[in-house]
Amino acid sequence: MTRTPNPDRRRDRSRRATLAAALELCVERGYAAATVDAIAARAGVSKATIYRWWPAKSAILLEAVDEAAPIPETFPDTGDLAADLLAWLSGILGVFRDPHLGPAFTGLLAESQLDAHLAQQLRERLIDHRVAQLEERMTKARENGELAADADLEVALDVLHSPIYRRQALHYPLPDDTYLDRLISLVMRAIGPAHTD
Amino acid sequence: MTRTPNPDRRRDRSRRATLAAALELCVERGYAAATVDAIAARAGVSKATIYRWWPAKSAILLEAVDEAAPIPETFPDTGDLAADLLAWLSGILGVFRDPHLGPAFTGLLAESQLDAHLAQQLRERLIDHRVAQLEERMTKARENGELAADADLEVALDVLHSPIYRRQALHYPLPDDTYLDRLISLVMRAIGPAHTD
Amino acid sequence: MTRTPNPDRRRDRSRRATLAAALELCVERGYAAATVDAIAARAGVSKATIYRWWPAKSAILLEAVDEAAPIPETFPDTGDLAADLLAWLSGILGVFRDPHLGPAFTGLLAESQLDAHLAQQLRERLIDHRVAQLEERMTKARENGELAADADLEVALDVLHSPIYRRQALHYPLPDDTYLDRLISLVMRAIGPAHTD
Amino acid sequence: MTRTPNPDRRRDRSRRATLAAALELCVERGYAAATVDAIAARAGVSKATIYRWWPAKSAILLEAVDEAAPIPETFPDTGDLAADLLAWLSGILGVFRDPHLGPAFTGLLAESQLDAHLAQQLRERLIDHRVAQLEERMTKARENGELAADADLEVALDVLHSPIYRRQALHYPLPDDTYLDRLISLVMRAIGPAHTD
DNA sequence: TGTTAACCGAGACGGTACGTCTGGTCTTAGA
DNA sequence: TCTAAGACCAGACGTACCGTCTCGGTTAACA
Repeated sequence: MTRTPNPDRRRDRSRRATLAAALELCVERGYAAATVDAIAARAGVSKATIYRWWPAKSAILLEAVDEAAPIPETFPDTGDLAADLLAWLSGILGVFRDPHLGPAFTGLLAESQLDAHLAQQLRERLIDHRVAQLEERMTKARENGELAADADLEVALDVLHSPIYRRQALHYPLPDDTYLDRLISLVMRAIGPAHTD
Repeated sequence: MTRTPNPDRRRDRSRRATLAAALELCVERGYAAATVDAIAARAGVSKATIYRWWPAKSAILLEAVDEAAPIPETFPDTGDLAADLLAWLSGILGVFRDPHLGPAFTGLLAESQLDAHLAQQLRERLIDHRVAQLEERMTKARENGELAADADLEVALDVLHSPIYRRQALHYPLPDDTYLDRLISLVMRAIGPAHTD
Repeated sequence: MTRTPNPDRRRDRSRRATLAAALELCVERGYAAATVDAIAARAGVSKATIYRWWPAKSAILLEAVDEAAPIPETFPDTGDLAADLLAWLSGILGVFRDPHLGPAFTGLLAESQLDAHLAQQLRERLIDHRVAQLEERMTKARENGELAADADLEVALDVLHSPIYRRQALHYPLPDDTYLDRLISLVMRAIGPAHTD
Repeated sequence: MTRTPNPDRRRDRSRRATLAAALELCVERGYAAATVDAIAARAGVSKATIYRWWPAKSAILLEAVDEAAPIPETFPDTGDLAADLLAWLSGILGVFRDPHLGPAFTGLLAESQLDAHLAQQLRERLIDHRVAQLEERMTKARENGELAADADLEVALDVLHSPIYRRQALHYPLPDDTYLDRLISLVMRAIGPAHTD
């Protein structure tokens, strides 16, 4: 009847095996085929154990992706905002394209659309703090004069990464580097420092 | 037997009842609860009939949304591009927010993320031609001098509507009119005609 | 709305094609696979036509078997009762074993077990009058002194042909000629004329 | 996954509830209406569980009848063969007439006719060993001089119980006690000890 | 020779049972 | 107490067959 199992006694082995199996199955057979039964079987872990520690399949994948996703602890600040934006957007694209993480991540995005609670988890654990880093960098840039003083950063942020999500969601080809350059260029035209001419 | 039933003989009653029931169930109980069994039961139609005409639940809803979605036959061209963009974006938002269509449409978006074929159908039947109208309007605007001669329309288009999809997908609040104004303003700053001042 | 179709206007072609198709399907794929849809398709006849003239699949096959079954118009009376019984029992066995009729007939027997009305039809159209012929022959034999005066003909009749049905029903091997001889011999011992020796 | 589930882990509750529900539905609504869905619903058991343990509806009922059928462990041997035969035949008739078992048993008999494998199961689990008891009794009787030394026991056995099956199969009235007396009397005349007169 | 009523082939339809599948819960025995 | 194994309930899935129905087209007797 333990509602909150004692995490200290938890076998780390089963936790890691579960997360690994979940990711692998997403890679090999797709998000839909990564059923809890299949994950348990591959991990050599019982379903009961899985459900003791995670409330649903999506929670497993969320944790797996969270743990495996590269966390750029500090946002790059080379002094060249455009270059930094490109690095940041490339990093996001990298997660979508990552052969190990991509299928799981996009699966989570899909399920989030039908599950507000999962969406919240996803935002909090995978997305918001990354966006916050970007926001910080841009705020600094605005203060530095790298951006116009009246630059609408909230909209600019949305505009920068939303196309990736939309293209993924609708199976349009994901942006390539050229596209990212054009995107950044457009945004910089809009919120860059006022023309000197 | 007959793999491809004869559409001429189709009962219109059952077709309309099925589409209506599918939309209603999405509204009342959500996309996930709109099972084929439930749709058949509510429509007073047999499952065999449904599967005769649609390969899956998503196909029913795609057709239902397609048929019920307001089709702005001609893109508004008031001469004021910013106003036209606002109208267009509001129209898209309207579909997401439509109490009758929204649940079904967002459910389709979610499922598309896991199903490339459905995504293609969705793009072709619901999205691409609407975007094409906007593209046409913007191309004309660029020729008219309403936009900069070197305006990157492809990126601008993406940038204009992608935030709506991303916000919906992650259950962020959908944009309001103020947001749309700021978005359009940002884009116009980037691709609007060169300043004369 | 014709409740009782006019038999005069009936197309003989569709009737014969239906009966033939039904029997063939029983032979080729078994009674269960001889669905009304399959019969209609093979006969080149519409299901509506079939249901206009027959209330159910079993009725089709009943008619088909009835028409195709060899009807020994007169019971053989060679003067040798044992020989006549053997001929009669062989005739019954012949229907079970007939490659053309057997599957349909045994299918009807099976379905009769679950459907009292069909059982009645089967008895009336295929069985009772054949048994009545035997009964008549035996009654005559009793009068002739070929049988004991107190011979229990009703039980003797039952005993003579019931083993065939039971063996068929439970997929025991059907009786062979030796068995029939022994069976007749046993019955004749019981109801034959009193020993003179 | 597990093709052959581990019977040790089986929940006895669901097994018994399933068997009971199957029999009850046969009694209340007939063999045909005892669908797997209905059995599952009444038993409070999921269809998956049923199909894990039984391959088909008939297997459920076979097991249910087998378990519920009274098994006369030892064939009665009162010294009076005719009386013993009557008891044995009455026992068989009892199963057909049993308000609890009859519908299920006759349903199984019907289905056996179309399904050789089921017929084999039915013979092995419900019929053959009962018949073997009778055969043993009669063999002993022949050795004792209760029967003629040359009595054809195989045919006699067939003859004794086949009429019950045939009458049931074709919905003739089942034999009553008088009939059984006459039947036994006929058989005893045929294979009883030689006349002394 | 044209009308017309019934039959006919084709097959869509509502209904219902099937047997399979997955998600999430519960039980058992062992460590 | 936690674990592995896996049985369990719930219920959606897509298929098959049933018997009814609707649609035009075709006969064939009557006008």
